[in-house]
Amino acid sequence: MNRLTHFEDLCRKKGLSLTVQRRVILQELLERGDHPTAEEIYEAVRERVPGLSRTTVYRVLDTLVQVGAARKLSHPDAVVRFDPNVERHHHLVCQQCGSLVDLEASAISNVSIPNTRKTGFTITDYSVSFTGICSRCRPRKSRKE
Amino acid sequence: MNRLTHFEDLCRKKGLSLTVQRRVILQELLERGDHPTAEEIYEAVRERVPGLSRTTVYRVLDTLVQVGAARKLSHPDAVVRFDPNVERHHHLVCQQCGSLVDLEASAISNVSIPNTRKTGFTITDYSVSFTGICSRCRPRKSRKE
DNA sequence: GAATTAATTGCTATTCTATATCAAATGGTG
DNA sequence: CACCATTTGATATAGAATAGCAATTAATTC
Repeated sequence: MNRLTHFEDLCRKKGLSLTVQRRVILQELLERGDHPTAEEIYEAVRERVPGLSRTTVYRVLDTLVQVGAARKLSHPDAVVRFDPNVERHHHLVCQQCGSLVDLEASAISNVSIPNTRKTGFTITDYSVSFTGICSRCRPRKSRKE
Repeated sequence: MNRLTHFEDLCRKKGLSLTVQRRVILQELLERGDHPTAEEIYEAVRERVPGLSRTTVYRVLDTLVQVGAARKLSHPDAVVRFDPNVERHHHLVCQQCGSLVDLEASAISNVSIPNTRKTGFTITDYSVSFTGICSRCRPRKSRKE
């Protein structure tokens, strides 16, 4: 089923209003392949929703996370990024420029779940962050430079 | 070799001054077992260094990351956290309260490195973030509550 | 150990990210 | 279409981080 439709069902179930803003912001998040900040979403969506306020974007994105339609990303930056992919998957993070791209879970074999009985921590999922250098940041090998 | 001494050697090699601030801030970071923000470091260290400024704490922490004496943490929050552990290790992150604790690399078996030749991304390391609920956030089972 | 020079710090102002508050607007429901 | 709860937008504000520049400090040379 369509992600947007699924979200609308979720909202009805939870008694959340189906506002234009929520629909448009989720749609934008689903359409792009990256992991935008609230500000980036705001810039991308503001012309489609007259009078849209930044505050609403922040709030809607939080709502999306709450209902499980998106996730906050872990990234060594001082800005929250959002990821519409809520399935298990992993990331390639460039140490140089901070760019972040997805890696399907199938790209690696399953990770062994550690025993955390002693600490009382209940593990429900995991995500691997592979660090390194992306193609754009890597010094070119070509002799003609 | 002592981490602090090693850092001092690194500074000499790179032509960086061995300032009181750099030494004290690194020492504080090494002594505590958590993953503090710049602000937390500032609060902890300010009485030991008269007239210390926040700006310096931010700058020194960045320097520590640059020379490889610390790392910026990936955490789904809007604040940068610093980790003095630069060896491969993993994290338990509580979805509820955001608390983050270390997990030695030996706690899990090696993760298979995916083939990223097509994308041109060169992987140098990885870190697994296990998400779930920490003991403090998990609803108690005890009937007496 | 004093003088010189380059790096670093502290101060102030400022930018950027995010949240609080509350009246106005909108969505859901009968 | 009228009602009520929810959500939004505007404004103000908090909090995190950086920029610019003068004053200070560390390293170097004599």
